[in-house]
Amino acid sequence: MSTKVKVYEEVLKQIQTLIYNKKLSPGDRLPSERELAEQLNAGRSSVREALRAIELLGLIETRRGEGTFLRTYRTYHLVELLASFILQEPKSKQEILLSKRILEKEAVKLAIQSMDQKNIEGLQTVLHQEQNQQQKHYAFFSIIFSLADNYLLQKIWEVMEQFSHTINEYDYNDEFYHKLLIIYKNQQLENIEDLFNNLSLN
Amino acid sequence: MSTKVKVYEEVLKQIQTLIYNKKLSPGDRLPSERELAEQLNAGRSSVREALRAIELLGLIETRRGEGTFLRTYRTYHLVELLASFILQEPKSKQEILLSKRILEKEAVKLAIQSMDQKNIEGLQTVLHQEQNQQQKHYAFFSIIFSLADNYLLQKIWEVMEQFSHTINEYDYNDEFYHKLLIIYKNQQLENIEDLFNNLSLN
DNA sequence: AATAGCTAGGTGGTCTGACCAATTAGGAAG
DNA sequence: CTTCCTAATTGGTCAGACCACCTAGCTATT
Repeated sequence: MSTKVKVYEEVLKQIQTLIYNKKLSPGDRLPSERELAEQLNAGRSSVREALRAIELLGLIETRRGEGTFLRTYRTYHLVELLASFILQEPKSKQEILLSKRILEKEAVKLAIQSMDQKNIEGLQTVLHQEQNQQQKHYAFFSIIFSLADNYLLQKIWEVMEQFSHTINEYDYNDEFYHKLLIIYKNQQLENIEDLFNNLSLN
Repeated sequence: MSTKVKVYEEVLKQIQTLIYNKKLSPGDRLPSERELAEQLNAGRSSVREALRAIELLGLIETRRGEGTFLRTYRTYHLVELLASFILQEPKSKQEILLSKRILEKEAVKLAIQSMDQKNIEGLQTVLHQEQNQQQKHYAFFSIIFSLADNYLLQKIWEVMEQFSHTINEYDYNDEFYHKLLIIYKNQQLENIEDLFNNLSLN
């Protein structure tokens, strides 16, 4: 009949509801550890255990001397955490490349609505800058993902992009980027699928 | 020149390398908190903060009186916890649902080659079983992802699927599954895009 | 009066010691 | 040999003590 639930888990919940009830937003400050301990009838160490756990997930940020703050939800720290975990498991290089390509394709589609003349020029600028292919590709699609306005997809893509650097296979050529720009200029949504399907899978 | 790095973060790394060096497998026992504290020249509270964080990630399990044990990785805890924080932003809900749908769509495409009569029957069986919509959807697409033969995409999708459970919006209907089966029967790859595009985004 | 500098209080970071609760192993009693 | 109990070990929790750091506000100097 004793409390099977650990204190730090209970504190975890309390902090959640506290955030919800007080409608705290990213950037707002939480009560100090000592205050929380007193309010929740718990020891400071238990409160800290809960806070450290939340911190590791990237949901809060602590600044010595100042306090504990809610973080921007945008960080999506979890995505990187989970993604790197998933990607470490044995898998084929082809899976990563294929998955990455799928995300890029869909981002291209999502971005087409926001793609005006100005943005297209931005893409062209990136292509003309003197960099290696990897940097160019990353910069190019970073713009596209921003316009696609889906931060989650972008984060997943970034992790894949990083992993793909360790793979020595590059299958995009200048023609690909060129064709893509034409598609954007003419707003030919229906041609995107083919563009990506015609990429060779080495 | 002081140690900017927090002790518990350092302990975290040490424990990870310890697991790696000693090749500990799920089920194996870690040194006791007091032992770790002594070995790593840290206080027991710092060790505990690290352990609690790892525990929240679902990597270890602690049993009072026995010890701390490695366990097979599960994301459930994590997802539930993160959901309550992240999903407060309406935008992120839509991002997750949209991202999930993209993965499902591409999995459907990838699976079409391996989709024979037998597999189609398997899908039908799932649909006819008495379960709630969530379970049905998960089982249905689990089959598809297996046939798509991309472990990476499947893992990412599973996480998103878990997240979506915490969102009270369901936008697939029986007609969707039915149409999908017809597409598979007739191997109409070209109709998949439209099928998904016609799903309403509530 | 304006500014530079210092001080006190609050905050997170860490350690130590104490005690409780659960489990286990080993010895004592039958 | 079996049963039971005790002691040791381990995680769970708390309290208190410092330290490092930041900030606001006061003080003293210009």
